[in-house]
Amino acid sequence: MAKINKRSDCPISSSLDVWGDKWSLLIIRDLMNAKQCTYGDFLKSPEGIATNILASRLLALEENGVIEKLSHPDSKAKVLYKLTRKGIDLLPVMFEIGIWADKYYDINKERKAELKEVKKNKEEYFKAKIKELSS
Amino acid sequence: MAKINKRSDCPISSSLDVWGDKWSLLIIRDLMNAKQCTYGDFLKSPEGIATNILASRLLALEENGVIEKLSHPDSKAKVLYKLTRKGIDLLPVMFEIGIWADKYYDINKERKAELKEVKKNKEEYFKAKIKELSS
DNA sequence: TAGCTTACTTGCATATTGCAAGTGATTTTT
DNA sequence: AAAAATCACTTGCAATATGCAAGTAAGCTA
Repeated sequence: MAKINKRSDCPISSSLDVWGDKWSLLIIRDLMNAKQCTYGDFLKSPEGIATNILASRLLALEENGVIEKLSHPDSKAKVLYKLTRKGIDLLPVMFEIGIWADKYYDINKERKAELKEVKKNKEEYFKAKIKELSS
Repeated sequence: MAKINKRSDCPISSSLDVWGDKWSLLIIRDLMNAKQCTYGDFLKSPEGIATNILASRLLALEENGVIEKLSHPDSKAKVLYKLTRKGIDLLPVMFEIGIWADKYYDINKERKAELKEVKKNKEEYFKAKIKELSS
């Protein structure tokens, strides 16, 4: 776990070394949608991540400074995960992925509508979303 | 091979189903840099993809309509790969990944300089690059 | 205090990756 | 024209990662 084996000094390669697998961006997506998630919240996502995989990805993302753990205000048994600024900064990446997928695949109506909205005033939306996710 | 097992109708998930692994975006990167690559060209990239993995990724990307095979004008022994329009449309995704990596990692000087240039006039750059890659 | 929830861990079968060594078609060299 | 090199892969196999099911310990709930 936690390999910081940078394969090269290429930006794409460096990024993939951190979140280039089938699950990490889905965790990040969940955190962009919900701001904070518990372990159980991630398990509920429709793609159905296996619990051991989830644990290993959360650890890796945390070690790479993309997410952080917080104690839950209501219960010691719960843990909250949220994006760091580094994670929040993946917002434009996620948005462009959304645009691409929207062009070539059938995606759910809510996301489609959201993308349409964001396109209208991208910078404004990002600013507001960053603020929301930062607090 | 060629699983079109969409895990959900989420745009992020749908995209990851196509290119969400440690190698696919590097192939796409090479094609954005060089426009056309032979099998051997991909093998020369600094990350060192294994030849069997390369073959399986090229096939998957082709089956998913992201790249296409062309016959080489000079030789029957050679094969050229290039991006389809669908692949070219990943340009903004690649750019935003670059921006993110540039902020958080040490990346090579050439890419850093290129990113800086692109930022100055993104739309113009994309337009020109799309034209270049399409021809 | 018994039982449930929460965040994981463990064990194991299966799938994917990575490495090294082919293979056959073409192309170049001698 | 024959031999050697190049090209795009394929194959075999060991190492690693994934996926599934079951388990565990701490904390909360009735």
